[in-house]
This record gives sequence, structure tokens and C-alpha cells, in this order.
Amino acid sequence: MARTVDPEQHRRRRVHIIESAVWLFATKGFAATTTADICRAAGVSTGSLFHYFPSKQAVFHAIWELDQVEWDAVVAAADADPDPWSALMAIVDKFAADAAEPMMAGLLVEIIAQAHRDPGFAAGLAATDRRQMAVVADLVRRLREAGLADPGLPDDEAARWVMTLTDSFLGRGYPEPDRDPVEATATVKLLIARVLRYAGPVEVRSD
Amino acid sequence: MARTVDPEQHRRRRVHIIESAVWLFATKGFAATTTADICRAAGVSTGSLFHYFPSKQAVFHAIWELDQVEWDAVVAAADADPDPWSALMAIVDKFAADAAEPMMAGLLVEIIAQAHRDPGFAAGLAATDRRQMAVVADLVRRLREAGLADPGLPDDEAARWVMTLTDSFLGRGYPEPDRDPVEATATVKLLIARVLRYAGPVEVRSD
DNA sequence: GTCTATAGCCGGATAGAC
DNA sequence: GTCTATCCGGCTATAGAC
Repeated sequence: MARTVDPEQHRRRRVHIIESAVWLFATKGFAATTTADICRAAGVSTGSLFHYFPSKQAVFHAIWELDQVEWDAVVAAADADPDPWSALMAIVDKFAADAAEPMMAGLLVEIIAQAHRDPGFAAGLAATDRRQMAVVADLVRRLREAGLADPGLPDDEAARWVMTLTDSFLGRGYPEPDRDPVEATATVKLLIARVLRYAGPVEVRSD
Repeated sequence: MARTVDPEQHRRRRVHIIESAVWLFATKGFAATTTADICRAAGVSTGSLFHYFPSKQAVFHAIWELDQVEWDAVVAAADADPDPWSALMAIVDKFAADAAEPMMAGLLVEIIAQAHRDPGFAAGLAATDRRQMAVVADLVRRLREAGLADPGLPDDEAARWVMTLTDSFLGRGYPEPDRDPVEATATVKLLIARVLRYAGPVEVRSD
């Protein structure tokens, strides 16, 4: 009786505000997005917004936290896959799919820009990145121990280079309309194979 | 007599303001940098600033234009070098040196962020990038025709991947203190060799 | 050409009724 | 919990004396 309010509803409203804000941050940038913009997009008033979040920055941070949940599933899938190469390719596909959402590219740029200024945020970003890198490094190790790859580099360094290649999905900072995402993915897989000196067959097209 | 004022002095003052602003944009970001900040850093008054530049954006654009001059020299040197591999490595070194300046990384992030919002600016960025890519593609062609490399990809696509690897100098968006720039450069050269299937010797250390 | 002073606007965040 | 109304600060850019 003390709490008549559904905590679940509270969470849902929060998520709704976050999802409205993501689009704005990605297209206009963090600084150029006003709290009024967010309120309009989410259909709430200023007062409500600041009831759910203490500041504009807090809304931005919450976006990042939401994304972590998705990655947990990806990591779990990679660990469960008995074939390390297919697990690695699944991760590559996940990166490619993320980057294909036009919003994601703009958002990531904004996240990196924030990290360059806010050390605390940078630390969180670094932690996430290390987690992702550890998963990839583990897959490289499994490939190497199975005799399927010989990067000639420490596993973690090799993982870093794999992720450098997947970063290319984000493009070079400007629209490249003539670039075919499917082909780009295939090329990344090919180059990962070369960099790791992978000995197995590289699936070039999945359809 | 009509003009008592040295146009050269006008140019020097402009450059001075630009150089003061670069630092601020790189560390605080474009939006968070106020025109008052720029004035203070450059030691001029508000009125003067807007005498030299019509807007804050114009200051930012001018930075980019200044950088172009530097690149012209790099391009000329690459064309003149009879050895395409050493010319390519010189370009890699130039990218590495740029990224080693801590300011440059922050500035580039800001430039990319701007490009995501301002189509006109993005077009300029794309043009510069194409110019750089064309130089690299030409070097790949020369390597290929000399029988020293066989990327198995079109030259321009191979050039794109070379530049993807050099992008890694900029890091992953957060400080990585344990990363040795000299070693990173050597690794990039090694990976470029693998990606291009370069047949010649890879200089691993220059000192 | 350079300054001081300030216009004019809009931002994030709060107060307090309901 | 949600709203309306509003504060307060700081911003870009301009005006006008020198």
C-alpha cells in the first residue's frame, strides 16, 4: 500500500525518454540537442524530464548503459559457440549491423567526443571496450590453439587489430553512398583472415 | 598610399587566432568553446575576433584549410619518391606523427562530429580524403606493377584499407597509456604489408 | 582596426501548484 | 508524478567611440 506506483512503469518511461533522446543526440549532437528538444520528442514536460534524470548528461549516460545489456547477449553467444571462427564472424556481423543503422554512426562519434572530454565517461568506455576485446582475444586464442591461425602477435594485440578493422564499418566520417555494406563486410572478413593468417575457409557471402 | 596596412600582418593575425582556437576546440570541443575563450587565448577582443572571422564556425573551418597546405607537401614528396614502398611508409609516419600530438586526436574527433551534421563541411572533408586516398592508391598501383604487391583488390579499395589501418593511430576513443607509439607504427606497417601481400622487406625499426 | 559595452536571445535547471 | 511558469546565467554577434 505504501507504493501504489508500479516501478516497472517508471522504468518504461525512462526507457521511452532515452529512446527519444538517442535519435536527437545522434543527428544533432549532444551540445546542440536542447532539453526542450528531448521533451518535445518524448512528449513530456521539462519538469518530468528532470524528475527522471538529474541532468542532460545523465540522459546521455543512460543510453550507453542500455547498450551494455545487448552486448552481454553477444558475449554469451560467442562463448557458447564451439567454432571460434564462426563465433568471431558473428561478432563482425553484429558490428556491421550496428554500423548499418545510420543513427549508430552519429551516436558513436558523439560518444567518442564525450569521452575525449569527460575522464569518467572515458573510463566506462574503456571498460566496455576491454570486455569486448577480451572476448575477441579469447577467440583468437582458440583459433591459434586449434592450429587454424597464427597471428604472430600476442592474442590481445591481434584482437585489437581485428577490432580496428571492424571499426571501418563506421566509415570515414562522411557519407559514402557508393559503398555496399554486404561487400564491405565480406572484405573485412577477408582482411581479418589475412591479418590473423587464418587457415580455414572464409565464407564470402552468406545468402 | 591607399593601403598603409600590411596584408601580411592581417594574415599573421588570422593564423594566430586560429592557432589559439585549435587548442580549445581540440580539448573542450567546438560547442563548449566560447568565442570569449578564443579571445582570451589569442589576446584579442571580441570586436577584433569578429573583424577577422564572420562567425565561430568560420574559425573552425579555417583550421581545416590551414592543414591542407601541409598535406600538399606530403603528396608532392610521395610523387617524387622513386621507391613506392618507402613513399607509403613516409605517409604512414606522417599519420602517426599527427596522431601522436595529443591535440590532433581530439581535433579530428571534433571534425568528424561536425561533418556528421554539416553536409557542406562533410563534402570538403570527403574531397580531402579522396585526395589522400588517390595518392595511396597510386602507390599501391606502383607496387603492384613492380610485382612487389598483390592485394587481390582494386587499388582504390586496397588504399582504403591501408587508411583504415592508419586510422588506428587515433586510438579507440579513450586514453591508452600502455600503448607504445613506436611499436604501434611498426605493427601498422607489418599489417599493411600483410593486407597488400607486400613481397619486399618490411623495415621494423628505423632507429 | 581595435577596443568597450551591451543587445538580444536561448539554454539548463528549479519552484511550487495541482 | 506531472505540469506551467520562470529564473538566472552565459552565449554570439553588433554598435559605436576612439
